[in-house]
Amino acid sequence: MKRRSTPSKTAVLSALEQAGTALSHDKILTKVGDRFDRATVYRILNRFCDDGITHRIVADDGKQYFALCEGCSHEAHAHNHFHFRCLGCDAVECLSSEVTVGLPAGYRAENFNGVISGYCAGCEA
Amino acid sequence: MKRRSTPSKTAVLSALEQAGTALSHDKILTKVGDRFDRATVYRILNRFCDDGITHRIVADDGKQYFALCEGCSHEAHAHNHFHFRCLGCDAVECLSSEVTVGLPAGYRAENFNGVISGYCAGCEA
DNA sequence: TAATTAACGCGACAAAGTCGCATTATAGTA
DNA sequence: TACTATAATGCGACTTTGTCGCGTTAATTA
Ligand SMILES: [Mn+2]
Ligand SMILES: [Mn+2]
Ligand SMILES: [Zn+2]
Ligand SMILES: [Zn+2]
Repeated sequence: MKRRSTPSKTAVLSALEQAGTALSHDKILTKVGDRFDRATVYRILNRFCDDGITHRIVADDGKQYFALCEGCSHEAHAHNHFHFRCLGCDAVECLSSEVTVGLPAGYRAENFNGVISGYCAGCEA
Repeated sequence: MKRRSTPSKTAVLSALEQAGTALSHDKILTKVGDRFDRATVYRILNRFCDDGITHRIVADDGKQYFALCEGCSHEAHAHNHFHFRCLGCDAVECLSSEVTVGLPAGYRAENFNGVISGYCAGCEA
């Protein structure tokens, strides 16, 4: 139950820190030089999400992206912010705006997933 | 270039009309009695989205859901509303609230995808 | 140093969606 | 009504993304 420190875990973490934005599994794998197994990296990322180290974004391309959390604990994740996926450079970044959505009575929210895709300033003509 | 009317297309459309909510590909396939090919239904749904008949929701389970559009043309889709996916009954519905998200300068939005998952009133304890 | 077990590597697998190609059948025209 | 052009279908193969079981390795603690 207690987490251990391994080379793969360290490498994935620093890849995310260095990037500053959200990364997909395969981007991370490339960034760490394909030194580790696919499944291992998936498991590391899932553990990071469980532990409140990263949050998972499911983008409109159907893929998962992972971004470092800022001030989230294992118990309480607060990620009511949007993400932007650039159709040009494929980058996914967290937007600052916090959003509140009204739910019908009796509904209980468990997870928030907001993604806007388009073109970032650099990729815009 | 011109669309034709076929039994499969009609069946998929009425399945969506009858449901009233968003449906996944496999739910639709079941609803039409598995009378048509998987690929055919996928193609019909993609055409519906191209033509502004349905809009596509990519939920946080990574799957695509399709819901009938209300007042969308081929050119202009306006779907800045959220969707709710129930973790209990697996239903995906459109929420009424229109949302505006501020983007960084120079960014251009192309698609909006907002999903909140949790438990609906019926599935809540 | 030895024991415990979290994490890894490998392989198989599943689900979701796409695509090429030969065939069918819809819609428009003669 | 018969003919034609081509949109749409069915089938199969394929890709991508992600998970899981299992035997092995290695991080932690005593
Ligand atoms: Mn984020
Ligand atoms: Mn909707
Ligand atoms: Zn870009
Ligand atoms: Zn429900």
